[in-house]
Amino acid sequence: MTTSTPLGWVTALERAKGPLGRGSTAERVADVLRVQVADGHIAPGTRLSEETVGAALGVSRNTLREAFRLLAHERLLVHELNRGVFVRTAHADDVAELYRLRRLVEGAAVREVASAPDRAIDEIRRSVEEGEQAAAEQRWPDVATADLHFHRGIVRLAGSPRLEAFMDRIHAELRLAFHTMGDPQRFHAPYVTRNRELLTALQTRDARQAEIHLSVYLGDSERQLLRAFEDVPRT
Amino acid sequence: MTTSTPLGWVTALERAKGPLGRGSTAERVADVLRVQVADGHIAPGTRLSEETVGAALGVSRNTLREAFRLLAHERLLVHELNRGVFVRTAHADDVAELYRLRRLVEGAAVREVASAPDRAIDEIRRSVEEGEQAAAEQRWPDVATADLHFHRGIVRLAGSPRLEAFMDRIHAELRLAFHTMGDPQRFHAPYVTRNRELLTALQTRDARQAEIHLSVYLGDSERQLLRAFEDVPRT
DNA sequence: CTTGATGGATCGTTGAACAATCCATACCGT
DNA sequence: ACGGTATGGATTGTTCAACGATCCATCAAG
Repeated sequence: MTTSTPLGWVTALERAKGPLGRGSTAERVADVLRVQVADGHIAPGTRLSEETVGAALGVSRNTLREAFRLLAHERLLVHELNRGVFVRTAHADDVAELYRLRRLVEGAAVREVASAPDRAIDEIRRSVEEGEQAAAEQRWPDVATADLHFHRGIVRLAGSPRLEAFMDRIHAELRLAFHTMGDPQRFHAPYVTRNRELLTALQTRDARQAEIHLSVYLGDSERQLLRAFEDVPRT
Repeated sequence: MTTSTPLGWVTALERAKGPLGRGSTAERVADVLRVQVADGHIAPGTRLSEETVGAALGVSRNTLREAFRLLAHERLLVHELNRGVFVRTAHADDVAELYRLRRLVEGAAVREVASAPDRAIDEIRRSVEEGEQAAAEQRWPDVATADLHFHRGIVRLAGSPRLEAFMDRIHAELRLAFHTMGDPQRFHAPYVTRNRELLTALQTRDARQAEIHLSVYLGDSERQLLRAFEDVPRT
């Protein structure tokens, strides 16, 4: 046994134990449903029957309902009394608000770049490279998730785990909006180079320039998505 | 029957039915627990036994667990696997983050005052008067809630219900931190006049001035709370 | 003082049960 | 044909009882 680092290996254990003694069944069920919904494998508007899903995942109705409560609170699912839970379908109003929110929060986060640690910017750089790599190999789903990581990195500049968790949910809801529109994922390809530009602004701690890039990015992205909503004006 | 306003009474019904045919039992349970906890009637750190609370509210354990999941997701309760749920106890770290968050979000919201409707500012004015009235009559708990309404009004300037809901939870969590410190509620009294100052800045759409007032307010409030944490350095 | 064993209390999860609600269908009178 | 209404099946809302798993305080032993 290496008794070398009296404090080192203990904290290492603490870090490792995270993924180990994971959560309750309800939380694990919520986890798998969350990715299925966020990845668009379950179409928006789909009703999730307690019996069907419960049987599919091998859990009881009660446990499943706890998981549903979680996801409904995250706004990925919509809970209608006595009718069941549905995968949320976004509307044009939602898109407008989601982007207003992103402008406000991500804009404010970018402004904090001056007081952000280098590590945070490194993380953003990594997500940019991740996206460039994926784009070069035309792995577009990966481009989309890299874009997600990029914006999570931006939010992280604010240094608030709570805000991070909140914006994760906002970004997830936005993904839902894309899926509602049958999102051709190479949609996100053009933004790879933009992210690189924003990154260089951040690396030089030029908050002003970064904010401009971000504003343009969000404006274009919103326009693009809203145009899709005009073409397919679902209820 | 007044058939007078052909559209009015219909929408009036819609509004009225809201508080009427309310949500599921789990949601109603969550509602009552939420106010009990947020008002500090259940001390931070208290364990909420499923059996005890279930009996007290006359609901089954399963339904109660759904409610717990809701409140845990709102961070009012902490869910520890196989140990139960507890009223959250705030730590100094939390306080620091909560204020960083408020500076970021409320600051950004204040900057939006230019594009905010008059109605939004009226609402803020009302909360200020509400606080002044309560302070004059030394109803300090009401002063505290008026202060809460004030800041909710500020957040509302951003025009995003999602952000509003999020910040409501943040403010609730902060209240928890105050309660953790045995909050003498007249704590909030000095801020009544500050809110008035901030309001006049908003009324003249002077975002710059308003942001300064807000920044000072939050700085002082944070210092005050953190000082309390030094005196009572609980685990 | 640490280690290990014991037992009780509480949580986690399940399955069954029943009432309440919704929804599609069929029925009815005009 | 059409609007309103009954009917019945399917699904949700909620409760209850049960059992294994886990935690925790206690106590005994080293």
